[in-house]
Amino acid sequence: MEQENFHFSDHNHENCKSAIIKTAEKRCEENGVRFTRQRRMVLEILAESHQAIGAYDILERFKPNAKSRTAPVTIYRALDFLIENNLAHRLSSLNAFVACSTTHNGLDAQFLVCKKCQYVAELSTNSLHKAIHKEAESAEFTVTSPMIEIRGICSTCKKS
Amino acid sequence: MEQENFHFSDHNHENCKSAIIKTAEKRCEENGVRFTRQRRMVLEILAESHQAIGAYDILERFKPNAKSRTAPVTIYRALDFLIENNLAHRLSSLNAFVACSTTHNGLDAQFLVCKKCQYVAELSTNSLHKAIHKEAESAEFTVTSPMIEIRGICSTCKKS
DNA sequence: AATGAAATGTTATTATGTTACATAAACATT
DNA sequence: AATGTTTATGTAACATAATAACATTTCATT
Repeated sequence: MEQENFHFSDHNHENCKSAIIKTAEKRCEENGVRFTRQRRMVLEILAESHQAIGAYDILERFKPNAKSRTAPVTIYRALDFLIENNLAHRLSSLNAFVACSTTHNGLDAQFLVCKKCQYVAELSTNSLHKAIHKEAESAEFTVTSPMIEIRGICSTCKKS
Repeated sequence: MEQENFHFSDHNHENCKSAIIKTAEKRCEENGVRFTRQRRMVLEILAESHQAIGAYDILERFKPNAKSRTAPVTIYRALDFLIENNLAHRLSSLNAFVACSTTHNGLDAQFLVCKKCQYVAELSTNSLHKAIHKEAESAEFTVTSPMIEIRGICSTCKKS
């Protein structure tokens, strides 16, 4: 079992996990895409925690429950699917992935990434969204996918 | 010769290049660190353009002027040095590097990255800096190194 | 010249991600 | 149910990015 770090005292992660899966089922239904066994398994692995996890680590956790031998490309394909459907995000600064845990309502995602515990808090704030688009606009730049990964130390790690 | 794309009509890149090297000489002097032949060569390669360039591409351009055979680690060591001394930046979203082309004055760096031409505009704006730190603060998060890479299409590419 | 610290050389290895092509499962149409 | 089509998965090899470990050289200072 990896490091546990529940940063919100009121955070019931079991609920959180099942909410992520339910959202996925619903969105796939709506979008007319298939939430297959493998895609579900990868999302479940991601949803186990709010820590970023690398593709090869996902692979290791995937193998025990796989029906046959599994290659990296299987994981990457599932991740591509999840990311396309906004069910997961890639953190470039870590070469790692997290389940999407917020609704974005058309706003960009932003991440607070703790260097110590790898905990990832997902934000989607209007103020940052606006600031980014305003700056881009004044450079006549058309934003498609901002990558906002704010690295630092979370409050829990700071205390210890 | 790689794709040229001078986005500023008033941008004399020869001046820009030599300014980058001059800044590096000065800063290394001040910091009491050595601006060696290899470090200079790597920075010169980066300063050739405002496009992001990968370590192995740098290596290819490095080899012709190298005194002996050169391995990847040589490039990475030079890059580490340049980044530590704020003379270059790593763009995580591209696994690539650019010469630092602005003064930051204590503000975080932000990048506008064109997906089409790989052109990188380096910003260091107060408004984005503030927005980031404000959001982090309200999550009791201590920022150390924000990674702000705004991907999209630059004005030049949009026209074409 | 002798010393110690920083920089570089050399080789191998690890980590991350993709290509190409074969097979199979799901879906729609007859 | 049989057929063809699309979508998903299996399999193996490959490509790209980055680091580890240890030997050697360079440089500034004694």
